[in-house]
Amino acid sequence: MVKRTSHKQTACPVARPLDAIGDWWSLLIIRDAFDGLRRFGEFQRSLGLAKNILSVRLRNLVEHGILDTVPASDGSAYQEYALTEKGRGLFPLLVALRQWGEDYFFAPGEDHVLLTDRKHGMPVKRLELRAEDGRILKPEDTIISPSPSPSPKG
Amino acid sequence: MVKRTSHKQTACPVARPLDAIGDWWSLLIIRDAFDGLRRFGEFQRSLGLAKNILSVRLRNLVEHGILDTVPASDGSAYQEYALTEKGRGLFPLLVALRQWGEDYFFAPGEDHVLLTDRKHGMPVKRLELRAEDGRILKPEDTIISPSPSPSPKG
DNA sequence: ATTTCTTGGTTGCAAGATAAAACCAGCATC
DNA sequence: GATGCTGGTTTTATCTTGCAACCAAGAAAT
Repeated sequence: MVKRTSHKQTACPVARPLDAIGDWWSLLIIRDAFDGLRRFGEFQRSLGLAKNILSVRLRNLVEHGILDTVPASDGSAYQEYALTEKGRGLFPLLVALRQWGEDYFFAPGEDHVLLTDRKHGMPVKRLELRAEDGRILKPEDTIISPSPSPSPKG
Repeated sequence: MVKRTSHKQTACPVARPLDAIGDWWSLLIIRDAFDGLRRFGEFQRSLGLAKNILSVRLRNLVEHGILDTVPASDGSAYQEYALTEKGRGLFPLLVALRQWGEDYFFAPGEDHVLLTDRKHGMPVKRLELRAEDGRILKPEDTIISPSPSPSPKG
């Protein structure tokens, strides 16, 4: 989005998605979509961003298969924007960002919204990375490996 | 960084961190930092970004307490950039982004690097959000609640 | 059917962010 | 004490972003 030297060529799964969600309006749009917002105007009022920007962002998200335009919902001839399966796949990322934000961007005792288990109203657990055997992994416990398998293509 | 209407006022923990890591270079710098890179030149060669941009980004990350400048390491009079505790707190976010990237930005069979458990060399488990009682939570199973407690401040 | 309002979106232009390159300082090497 | 490498800063050109104004298609009112 913001770059011309595309990241699509790297073998790093961290870098590639950045063309799709590399600007953070997109992430806020997706957050709002998870919160149930669907209409152009809803996003615009919620985020307070310029309409042209929202227009471009929505189009980009649709092109990347994160949002989908669906015909209607309340009968009006307008379209709505709904998360695709790919878009819903961003849920853990949003949660991770949310938990990090809670940890480091709020004064102790400062009010903030909280993600809770709808069934019991309790706050959700923290995300934690685990090994196959169930051990919690810290950054130092992990390493990047070149490739899952040589994948002989010839 | 990219915005002037600061997100610092919202009560949403998703929005606030965006001033700190809201530009996408920062996330790649942090990824590289998790991979052990520490020197200005290392980041620059790894990312291929302009030196002035790197300079600004590193300074911003330091100001936000995500990186820390430490005096040396190999004796040279230069400084290095090391992740702080706050910076290391971004690990789940990076992992979430990585897993999403793996899921949706690589053709089946296409090679990509893999995050593995250093101890056994096995790929790590997927991140999953759980309720207090251990149930796996999907987006629809959660809801945003206004505030943990009224927190009487008077 | 004509005005009017809302929704969704496009088009300019000014401001800000980015990139490439030149430049510079400190240290090492020769 | 010239040359070259590392780690930046400054300069300049370009590209993107955001605001504001405008516009088209419904929907609603008259």
